Amino acid sequence: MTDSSAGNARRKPFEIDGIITEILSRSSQPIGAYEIARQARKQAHRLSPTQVYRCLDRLLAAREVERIVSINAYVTASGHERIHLLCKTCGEVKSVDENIPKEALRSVAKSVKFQASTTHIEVQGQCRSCRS
Amino acid sequence: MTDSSAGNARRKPFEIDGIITEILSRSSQPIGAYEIARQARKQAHRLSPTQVYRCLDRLLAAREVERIVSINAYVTASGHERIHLLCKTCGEVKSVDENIPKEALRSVAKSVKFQASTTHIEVQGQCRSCRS
DNA sequence: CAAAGATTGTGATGATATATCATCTTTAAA
DNA sequence: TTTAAAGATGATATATCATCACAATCTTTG
Repeated sequence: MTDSSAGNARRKPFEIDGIITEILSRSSQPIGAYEIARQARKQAHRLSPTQVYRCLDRLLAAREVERIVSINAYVTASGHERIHLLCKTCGEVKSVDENIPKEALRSVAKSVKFQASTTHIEVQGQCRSCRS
Repeated sequence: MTDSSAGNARRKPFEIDGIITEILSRSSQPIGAYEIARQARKQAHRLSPTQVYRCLDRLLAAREVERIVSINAYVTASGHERIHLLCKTCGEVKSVDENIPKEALRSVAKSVKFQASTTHIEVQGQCRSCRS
């Protein structure tokens, strides 16, 4: 009865989440939603943009994924919001977890009675290797 | 000499810059590039996306305009990069010029020998009025 | 004037994100 | 068990954001 082989091969709830987190964790750099779909396709998982974004929304809410807003790309996260340094020359992104700027930012939000839920701290410039 | 579209009303150099800065300064909130084009259209200025983006690039480089990366929108600037607080409830954006988080961020960049050119500090959450 | 270079205008295209609708599964109530 | 409601899924279409390519026009300069 619950054979599930009737009509479309439908996935279990949240099965896609695992597929996407795996793709993201294998990537050393942030990747876009459509690139995620392409990577999934290589593993024989056809995902529409809607499916990818729905999943990303869940993962973002759970802080398992972080969005690099200045380049519309996504990386794995681990609860903490990091500071992202994006090199315009080589394209590499270095993410660090530094408390002082975040604390200062929290303090600023508090001073204007703004309740923060998500923060984005991103820096564009040139990395160490590309400078020399 | 291929085409015969010789009736183009051509603008003076950088005339569009003024049109766009005026539109942005009249708007109390960040607006997107296509919305800028629509506003310009109301003033009898037909601007293509290319024209708007070209102009925005110049204004961004001159720091006369700032880009809110998390919502792909633009606001007038005044040299300094500000911290943007975006209310998810009412959509209002409050921009503040606070030095402490920016200094802390500069220090982080320096510690990893990263030369920063542009920074984006954005906070999403709920503003004071929407909280109460 | 003529060449060179910058700026503009336009259409096409690429890239990112959402809307909509139909189907299926789970859950819980009747 | 039957049924209805809620939530998750799959697929197509569309909206939104951004860039590219190329020709036409203007400005500068020799």
